[in-house]
Amino acid sequence: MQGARQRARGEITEAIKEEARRQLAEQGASRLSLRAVARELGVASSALYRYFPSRDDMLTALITDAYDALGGAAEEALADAESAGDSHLVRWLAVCRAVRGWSLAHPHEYALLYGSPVPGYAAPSTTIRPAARAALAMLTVLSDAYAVGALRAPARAAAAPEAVLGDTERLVAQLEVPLPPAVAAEAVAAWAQLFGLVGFELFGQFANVIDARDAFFDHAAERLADQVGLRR
Amino acid sequence: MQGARQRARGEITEAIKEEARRQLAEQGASRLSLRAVARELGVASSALYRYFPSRDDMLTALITDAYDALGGAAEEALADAESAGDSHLVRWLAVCRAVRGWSLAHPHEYALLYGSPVPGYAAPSTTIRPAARAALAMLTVLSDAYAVGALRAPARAAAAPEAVLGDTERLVAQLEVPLPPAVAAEAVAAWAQLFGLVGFELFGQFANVIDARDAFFDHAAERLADQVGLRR
DNA sequence: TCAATATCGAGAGCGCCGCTCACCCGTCCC
DNA sequence: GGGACGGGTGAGCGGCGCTCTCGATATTGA
Repeated sequence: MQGARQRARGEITEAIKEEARRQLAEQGASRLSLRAVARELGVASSALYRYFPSRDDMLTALITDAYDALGGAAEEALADAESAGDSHLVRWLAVCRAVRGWSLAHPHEYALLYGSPVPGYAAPSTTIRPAARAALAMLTVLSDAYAVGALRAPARAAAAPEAVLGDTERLVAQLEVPLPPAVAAEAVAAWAQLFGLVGFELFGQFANVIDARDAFFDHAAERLADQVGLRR
Repeated sequence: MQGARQRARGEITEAIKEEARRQLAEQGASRLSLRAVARELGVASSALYRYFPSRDDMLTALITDAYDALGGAAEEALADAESAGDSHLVRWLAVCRAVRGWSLAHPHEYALLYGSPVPGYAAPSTTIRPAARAALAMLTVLSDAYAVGALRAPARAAAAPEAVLGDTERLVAQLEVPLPPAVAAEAVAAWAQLFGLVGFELFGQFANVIDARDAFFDHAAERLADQVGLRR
């Protein structure tokens, strides 16, 4: 049986990622060095290449895990709010807060996910699904609200243009989230805008501008909820 | 007179920045190397240290310039819209489009400004003023609209909490922009959210989600205008 | 005018980095 | 039992940021 070998390989891979994650959290992606990871693991640097073809691939593995952690935090917050019987608005706020909370707790991971794309330009396809989890949590809140009539559809005049609705129609079909395309369009915008708020706070753009960070974020998240049509 | 030396020094500094900017635009900040700049300039790498104490300081110089370029683009768009007699809503859209346009045209510079903070964590104080220019253009639109009564003040119930209003009151005083703190709070949020939209588009988060990028952005910018109280 | 001084570029070198390669050894499979 | 193979080692390549010494040149002041 080759199970032993594969199990060992999996464990070592995990140990490498763990140490890499530690260094990433401490000093950021730019200072994460494969050699330092190997040194800390008491192993020759060349040995790591048996597990990751390059430093970028190691980073990609960390990216996937980070997306999963963020998505997990969002999903957990949603599940808690659901089981607590919170309103859809409160669920929305809970998911937003979870995204911000995870990001503040893991700034370097956040930077890895939503900061400058480090290697090339296109994210590897393996990161797509994990990356969607947080967004999906937001959409879930909305579709649940929509199902029970707790969602105000955008006025006809305020709806997104046709071309956009085509995109979001395809999107809701792909994700199997029952939601009118016009609402989905607002949701996508809110999704991007949420990360704008978080990113600005995290990367220091709010220095000397906003001190009451928590209150400011909560208020902005409420405005986002309003924008996507969640009734107050 | 020491003028000749100083002039030469200024010209060389500019040449270094120009070459660095070229490499930044081509390959991004992470691949910008001081040695490559020196090589391209036909000079020993150690010579550059007479002009910039470190690679990070060179990057900081580029950051300042990039903020100025972005701010200039925003201001120019605003000035054009003003002289064309456009409505305040259209001016707002013009500034938003200018920010997006510049960013799409200079992705690596954008990443340098709003992506992961590369070196430490705090931006040098010399970058603060240039960084504010684009934001100031947005605030200017709003204060002009407010002065002529073209701004809908947020409803009392929808206003930001007290702590936030304290921050934004200080902000409008510092920037000398005559604007109610409640409006300024929405403006700051819109500012961050605008860069969320731009950043997501630029960093590939919209891949397989939104194809009609222009239409989507315009629509989102209109919704932002609505959020800050600009009358349709 | 001439010596003291300041400025600047060159080049060697240090310790990192990512990555490759030849080599070796233990384990598994036939 | 022997060969293939996975996985570890260590040397080494080229590149990086950065430092230091040294000589050349320009500026300055007596």
